[in-house]
Amino acid sequence: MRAQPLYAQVVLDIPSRALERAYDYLVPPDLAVSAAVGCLVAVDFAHRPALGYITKLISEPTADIDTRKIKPLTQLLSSPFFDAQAVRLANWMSEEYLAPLSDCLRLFVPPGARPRFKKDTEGDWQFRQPTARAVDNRWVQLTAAGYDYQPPKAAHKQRAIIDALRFGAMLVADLALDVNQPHAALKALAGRGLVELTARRHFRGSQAVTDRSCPIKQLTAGQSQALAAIRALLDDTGHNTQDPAVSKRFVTSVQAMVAGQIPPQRFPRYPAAVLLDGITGSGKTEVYLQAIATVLQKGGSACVLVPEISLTPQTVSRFRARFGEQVAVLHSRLSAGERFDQWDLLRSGQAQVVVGARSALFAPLTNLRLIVIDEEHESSYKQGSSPRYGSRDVALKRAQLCGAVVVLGSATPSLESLAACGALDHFLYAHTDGSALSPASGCLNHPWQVHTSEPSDLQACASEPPPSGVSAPMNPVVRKDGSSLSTPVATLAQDGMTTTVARRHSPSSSAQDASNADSLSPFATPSLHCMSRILLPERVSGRPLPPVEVVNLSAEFHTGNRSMYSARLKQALLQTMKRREKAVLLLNRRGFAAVLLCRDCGFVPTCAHCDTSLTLHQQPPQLLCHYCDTRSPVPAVCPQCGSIYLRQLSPGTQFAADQLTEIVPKDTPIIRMDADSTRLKDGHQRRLEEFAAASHGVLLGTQMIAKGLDFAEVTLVGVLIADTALKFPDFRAAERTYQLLEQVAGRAGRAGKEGRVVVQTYWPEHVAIRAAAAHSRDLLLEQECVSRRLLNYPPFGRLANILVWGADQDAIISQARELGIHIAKNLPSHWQLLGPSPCVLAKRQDQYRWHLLLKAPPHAPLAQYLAPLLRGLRSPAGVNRAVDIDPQDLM
DNA sequence: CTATACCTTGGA
DNA sequence: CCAAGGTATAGA
Repeated sequence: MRAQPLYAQVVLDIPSRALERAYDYLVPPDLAVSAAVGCLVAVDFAHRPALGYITKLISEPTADIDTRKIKPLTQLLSSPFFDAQAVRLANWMSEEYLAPLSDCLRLFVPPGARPRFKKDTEGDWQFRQPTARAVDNRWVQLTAAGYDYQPPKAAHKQRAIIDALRFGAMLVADLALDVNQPHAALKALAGRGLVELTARRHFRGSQAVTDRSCPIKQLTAGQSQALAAIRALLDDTGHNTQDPAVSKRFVTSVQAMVAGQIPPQRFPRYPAAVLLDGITGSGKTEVYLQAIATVLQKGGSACVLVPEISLTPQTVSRFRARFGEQVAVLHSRLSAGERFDQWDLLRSGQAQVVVGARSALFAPLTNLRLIVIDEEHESSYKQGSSPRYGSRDVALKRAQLCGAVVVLGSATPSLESLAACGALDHFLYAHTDGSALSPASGCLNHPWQVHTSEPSDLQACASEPPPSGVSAPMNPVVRKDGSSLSTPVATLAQDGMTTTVARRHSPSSSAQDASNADSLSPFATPSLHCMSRILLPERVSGRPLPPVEVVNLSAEFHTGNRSMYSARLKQALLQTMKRREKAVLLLNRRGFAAVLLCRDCGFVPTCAHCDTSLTLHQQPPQLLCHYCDTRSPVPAVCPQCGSIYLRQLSPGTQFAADQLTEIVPKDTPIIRMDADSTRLKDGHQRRLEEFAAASHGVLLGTQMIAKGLDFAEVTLVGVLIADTALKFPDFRAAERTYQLLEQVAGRAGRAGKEGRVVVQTYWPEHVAIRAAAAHSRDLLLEQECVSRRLLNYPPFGRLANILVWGADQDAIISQARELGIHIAKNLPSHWQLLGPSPCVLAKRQDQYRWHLLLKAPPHAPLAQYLAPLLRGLRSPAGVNRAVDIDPQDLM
């Protein structure tokens, strides 16, 4: 009997939007048994070999293709990397983020496990084996005969081996430590059946299992409530529903339960997402741990995302201590082999919990029930290259596909997440008093408001007189040279000052309406429907948050103090060291690093290739570009005016450390932590261990110290210059600054001891500083909501950043203009297109960069709108394009 | 992405 | 009239 022919739909591993569809191939009979969705295959495609992924197996080839053209699969290269559900997720991402499907499928394949076809010098295609593969450890063990065997007197080595093995099986490598060169003797013993040599799979990256215990803790009332709410969602085995009425019932019920009005109970699952809004030290991690335990008991698996920066062995060990071998770890600092093995632990089902950076979202977890995103506000959850996805939205989508629960946790949630919970409505009503802003608006589906007499650029827009009761929006997007970000190529069709459109909603029904809008829109996106919010307003220790003292640096300068340490901070440091306690000093210098500045003429050395300021390094003394690594000597005098007053604009960690030694006693341990000092493998961890081990001392570093470290003894936190983040050209600058300050402040005095926080700034009256000082998020939200609402920034609008870059500036500009006209041609009403304009980083690695900014209402189908337009306008050779949907920054 | 078919342009 | 170069399209 002849078996039915089998065909495979194959998506080629060639990242091009033009090659997105699957191609049919015949599965040869000998491969029919092992071919499955997710397998990597080699095929012939357009006269050359190519790699591809099986995305579907079918018994009939796709209609309307010529059966005679169908070629067989050349080779089956792997067992499955992913399943049909992953294919659906990849398809969704490809559409949502305008990314090649192959880029999205690649996320599911551990890097290094993928072979390649490369063109050799002759122009022929060569197959390259994957770099990462499974490795075995050789183990040796005595057989029954081996126990009784008495080796001859002369056989010293055999005797030593047998003695060593009496306690049990050993790694051959370990045996070699006891017995010198055991291999010949082992071979002889094995030949006579006295020892048994076996190869066992070795899983790299699992060695760092700490023995530090992680006892299950007694929960506070808030933690118990949070856990109960999450468990209620987990318990529910109900179907996924898109029915808005069900969704409304769900939200209302969960909120009532969380408020303690109704007992914990089961709810239909939609949308199964909660925001765990707990202040620093409120014990969010313990809630995650116990929720994961629940999932494991039910035979499910869990995924925990942690920002890359805080993914230290310290974080990992907490999970490993609780769940042991069930935990796999995935992040970018692992070697290809370690990643491959950790990934394989999950695929084989030996581990059911993954802790990792955003890429862990694509780990092979079966029966996934829970996705935790810790420090949900972190910008590292956004991928900066194709596919430019946001982890939060992808997590919600993946959870929706497999019926899992999403828990977002943060002490300083993003405005996007707060809006999704309806937590921002209050601020919009409270401060607009029915005037020019919004007569009646819900959080997610408010009437979209457009300034049709749009000022010619964002800067002008920002400097518009604000409506009464509202202070001016901050941080307009302005480039270094003072020119504005954008000039619109299209203004909106309508006339009139402001137009309010769409349906009106009462605030209380906003959540329901948001989901209604989703189900009504043909382009419904699942990102940020409505979530419920669980508050953890109290710290586990019961202590209040430490007081934050703000020091005005310019006032300090006028008193004659030229040091970067104010009198207040010096005194605090001295006191802390006298008490033999620990201090953490934060030097936030993201982007605005140690820049050399001429006090006379204002000259700042910049990189000839990247259009960025060069940063000053001490050891060895040189100027360095952080983008392209160009190095040059430090000029003695200003190259422009010859002045000798060349000074650092904002000092680096080395300089801060040098000044610090003059303040604190000579014997004080000072541990410096920045990108330079932690470059080596585990360098980051070593510094932290050094600090943990010290009896007292100062940890000085960039913002990488702000997260994920929890030393009980830290009683002083100092922020040397809080302004650097504020001066960053980004509409999220105030939010980011507040988040950073609130997070670092939370590091002070977490356990028994009183904490103290000193923030130094030139701008003490700024709302982000005041909000952090008062531990008042509301203070920030009051202003931030209004200014973002005014400019239609997220979460009150949706952005797409359309990037165009390449070596030929004229070609880039003309392509950007053409794109702009093309996109603006049929722009839906109330959408806006800004630009084209040069990016903040206008030139990087000899590539000119321009961009366009598309602003649309929340939930607008940005990708669906842009996809056909981009397809319809081919970019010439040498001109690269990318679209960043929901960008985190507009650099 | 890359090979190929098709079309336009410009010089012989 | 043909060669060169640019553009559209198929590829299973």
